[in-house]
Amino acid sequence: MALMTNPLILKLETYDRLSDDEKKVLENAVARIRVVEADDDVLREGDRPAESSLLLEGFAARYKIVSNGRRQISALHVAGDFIDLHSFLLKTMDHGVVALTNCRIALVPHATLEKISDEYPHLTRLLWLNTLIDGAIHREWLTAMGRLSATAHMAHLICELYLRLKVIGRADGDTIQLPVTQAELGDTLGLSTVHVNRVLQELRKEGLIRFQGDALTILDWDRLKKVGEFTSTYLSLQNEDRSS
Amino acid sequence: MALMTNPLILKLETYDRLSDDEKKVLENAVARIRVVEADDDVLREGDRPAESSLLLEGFAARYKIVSNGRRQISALHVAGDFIDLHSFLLKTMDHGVVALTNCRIALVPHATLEKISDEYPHLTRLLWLNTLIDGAIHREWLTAMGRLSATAHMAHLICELYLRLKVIGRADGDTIQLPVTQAELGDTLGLSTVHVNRVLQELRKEGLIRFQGDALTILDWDRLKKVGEFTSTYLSLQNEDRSS
DNA sequence: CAGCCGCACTCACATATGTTTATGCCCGTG
DNA sequence: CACGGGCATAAACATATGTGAGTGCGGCTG
Repeated sequence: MALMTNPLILKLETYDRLSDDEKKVLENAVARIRVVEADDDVLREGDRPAESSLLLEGFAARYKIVSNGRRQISALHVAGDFIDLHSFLLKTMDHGVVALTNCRIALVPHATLEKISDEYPHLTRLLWLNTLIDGAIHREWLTAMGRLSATAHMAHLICELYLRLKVIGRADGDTIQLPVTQAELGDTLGLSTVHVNRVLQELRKEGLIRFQGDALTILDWDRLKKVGEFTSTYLSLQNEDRSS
Repeated sequence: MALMTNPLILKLETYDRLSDDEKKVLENAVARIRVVEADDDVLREGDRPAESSLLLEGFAARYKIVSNGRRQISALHVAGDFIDLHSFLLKTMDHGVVALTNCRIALVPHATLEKISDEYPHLTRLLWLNTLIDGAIHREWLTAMGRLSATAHMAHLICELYLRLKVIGRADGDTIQLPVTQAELGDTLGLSTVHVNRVLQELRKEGLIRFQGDALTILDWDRLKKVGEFTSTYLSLQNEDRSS
């Protein structure tokens, strides 16, 4: 099972050093593995899961459907992300989670999380931190959505995804695999599919990216960052002193 | 000091029962009181506070400034809100916090929070939950922003603020005091001031609200909810079993 | 191998929201 | 009591983005 939880251990270790004991606890926390096919729901609004889902492989999205059938994606998740750690305390899902690709998911029982939070304060703080970073990303998305142009917003998202994938070793030089349709990008950015297409064309024409099939290559990182007004602070990628 | 921390105790008690011991810990957690005048910053982007701010009185907003000077507000805070509990673990502020009115703020040292998280697991979970609800609000705002019309978005925000103020005893029947300018509402919703004005006119014309000075009265809750596609689940106001 | 389906892409047109500028009210201040 | 400044409101106009409908490519599937 060790290999399977590795992504989370790796991620938490980018926040702060883990003791061997803590690593072992995390490794043993996984009760079972679940496989979800592309376009299937991992969780539905209203669900009250007894386990939290840790994404081992694949892409998933948190979403909400609005009355006219339109969908808004409020988070994109990649390998190593603890998709619904919050359901441990929030109890009821107020949004759905869909698998954008085939996904392999490790399930951690809430009872185990409770035990961890009773006995491993330092580890608990790191898990808490993990959910706080989710919140920081939400805030960043809010500003991008509210105050950036569609093009800038797209550039911003691309910068973020590139860095997040790079950190977990999923960037091949300047190229990442982004198996996400333009409609899904639209649901993420709050745009129509047509406009997503226009905006991607523009980024291509400007020589900022190449995007063929699923392969997205960043051709000019500096200018892309500038267009998207991107700074990575909110992702908490740099090592802080979190000895606390 | 007891009276001053009351708002937080009250709020956490809506999540789950607190022991006398836990209440005492919270009461003693406040190191000092700080007063911030309207339009002054409580915290600035880049700050590394050693204490977290608990809002006792007034309205505050988390915000970010974008290159062209435009501002996006990513959260509105009212009495009882733990404005930057996340700075305890996130360390560096990735956004600013401004006082929208005169504010009275209780400061809780991060060292105290660390001690609490070492020794009071149940209390820690409730504080964690508090930050998770902030996250849930962010997700809701994202969907409203991305997929609702300006009018619906405004209706949604009004519904949310009404309930949040009502829970802490700040609603007078169907009326709340909302000392927030139309420009600030625009920064919250990602709209121009002019359009905020149009949208408010429409809600008034439809007989959904009255809004004179700071006094906002909800004239037709059901229709307002419907227009804003509002359901309160994400606020976690109902008492769940959180005995864990 | 034919057919179909999902998806990227286009175009013409519609509209929600932004921008600019101006007015007038209210309220605090000198 | 006059003044000035912040704020809500208004109208005319500009534009970013949405809508609806359609094309064509590429890859499954029968």
